[in-house]
Amino acid sequence: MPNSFIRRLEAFGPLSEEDRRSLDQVSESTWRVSVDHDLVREGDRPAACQLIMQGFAYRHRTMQDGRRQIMSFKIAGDLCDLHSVLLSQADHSITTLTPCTVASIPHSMLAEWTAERPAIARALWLASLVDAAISREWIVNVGRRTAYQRTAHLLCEVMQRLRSAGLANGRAYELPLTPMVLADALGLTPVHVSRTLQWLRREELIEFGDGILTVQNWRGLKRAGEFNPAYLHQVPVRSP
Amino acid sequence: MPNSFIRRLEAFGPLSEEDRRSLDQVSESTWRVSVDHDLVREGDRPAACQLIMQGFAYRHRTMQDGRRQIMSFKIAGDLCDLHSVLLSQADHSITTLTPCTVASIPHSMLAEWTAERPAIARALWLASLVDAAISREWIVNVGRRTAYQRTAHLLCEVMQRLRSAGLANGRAYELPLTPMVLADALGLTPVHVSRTLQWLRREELIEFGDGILTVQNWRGLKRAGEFNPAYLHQVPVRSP
DNA sequence: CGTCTAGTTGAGGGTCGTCAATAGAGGTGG
DNA sequence: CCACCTCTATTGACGACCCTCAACTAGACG
Repeated sequence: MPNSFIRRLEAFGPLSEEDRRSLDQVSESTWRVSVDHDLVREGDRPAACQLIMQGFAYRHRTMQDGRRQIMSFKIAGDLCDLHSVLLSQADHSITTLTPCTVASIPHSMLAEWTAERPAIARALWLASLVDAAISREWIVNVGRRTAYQRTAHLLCEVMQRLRSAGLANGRAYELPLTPMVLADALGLTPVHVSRTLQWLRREELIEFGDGILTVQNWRGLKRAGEFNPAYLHQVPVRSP
Repeated sequence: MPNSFIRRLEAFGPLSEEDRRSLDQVSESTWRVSVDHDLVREGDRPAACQLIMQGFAYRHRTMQDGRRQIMSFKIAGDLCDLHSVLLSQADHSITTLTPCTVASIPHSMLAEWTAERPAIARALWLASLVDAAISREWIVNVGRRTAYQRTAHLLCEVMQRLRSAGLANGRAYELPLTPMVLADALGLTPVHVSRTLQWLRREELIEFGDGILTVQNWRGLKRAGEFNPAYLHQVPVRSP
């Protein structure tokens, strides 16, 4: 199974054979973590960045009263917290959504890459810029779209990211998003997410259950979410 | 008048005299722009980054039906769109909120700094990481806080940033935020923002009008907004 | 088989949006 | 100088969207 990190970074520009070998070091120190495991906890001062090789995770913060907001989803190939290299204290937590294969990349190795491997540095920088662009898009999503639009938009985004990462090809694919998790990502309640999903099902845009999402009408789903993938800054990908 | 850009970057770490001289080049090519001027327009492919030397601007996107979401406010010393160095196409617009003094920094100069001036590169990187942290905080703000909390939180954030940039010292300072602008930043309507501001006034937390914000009760405002400045990753600043 | 958690659905309520009216500031022209 | 226009802030009335509470169901697990 190929290194999903390398594949991700290569999407941002060509890497030399030596670059790839250097990146492949990370696959030597991976381990499995179970679901609901905190990779980073708010307040931590980690000495390494966490890389998702396989599985899903999410970045989130919990408030005093227990309400929670998810700020992003992380999929295979995503470096979770590159910012920890310079920002000493984590201002949020990162938790696994499924069992994951994770690699821990010491800050020293990232420093070495940024100093001596410009192609890698560039790709890492680009990845973090896309990350920031996604955050901005979420502000728009939560701030200005209805529950129906919001939900459709999020599903479009995740689907698009999975496809361009080579993790989804057809119309049906594994997506471990429950109404509870979606609610925390969309700024809604699980109850209302459930209703909204029913609506999307009634309109025959999606089938969704047991962690399997089937998009029945991609164009319709995009329209429902006013989804414009420009902010993902990817090379164009065929629609299924 | 000192270069607000240099002062901002120095907050992230010491710069050599030569670094400062190099940065000060930007002050040679500044110009004034009027209020409501687009520094960047969605879809642009700029060859330079825009730096706010003086004044206020905001990053935003307008949707088909005209609804608008502001994603961040930019104050003196902020580099608006560092990401344009690598992301060719702008996925949002940046517009002045007041008349501004702006410097245009060619991508080539940024490339030079990142290649040859590690202290500057580090400071720029840090600035962009704080920027991303603010975006994430806005997701939480819009997603999980009530109008009252949201408004208080935003005022706290802007006040804190202005203070740590040395742009506000006392309790009263210039802040050109109208209910309309606040609404677009908070995911609310101007009508409801107006109501919410009245509430904050009634509680004697703030006085606000004609572009002047006076914080009467900083502690109370922080409590109202559940404001925890950790995400700004600044060295601690005295409260007034 | 009982318990627990999560998904779903319904009923009712609250926050915030929409619509409308008023007032005030700023600009323009007679 | 004042009429006139425009734009925005504010306030009230009403309505919609989404939340809360509750009940029911289904699946996981001991």
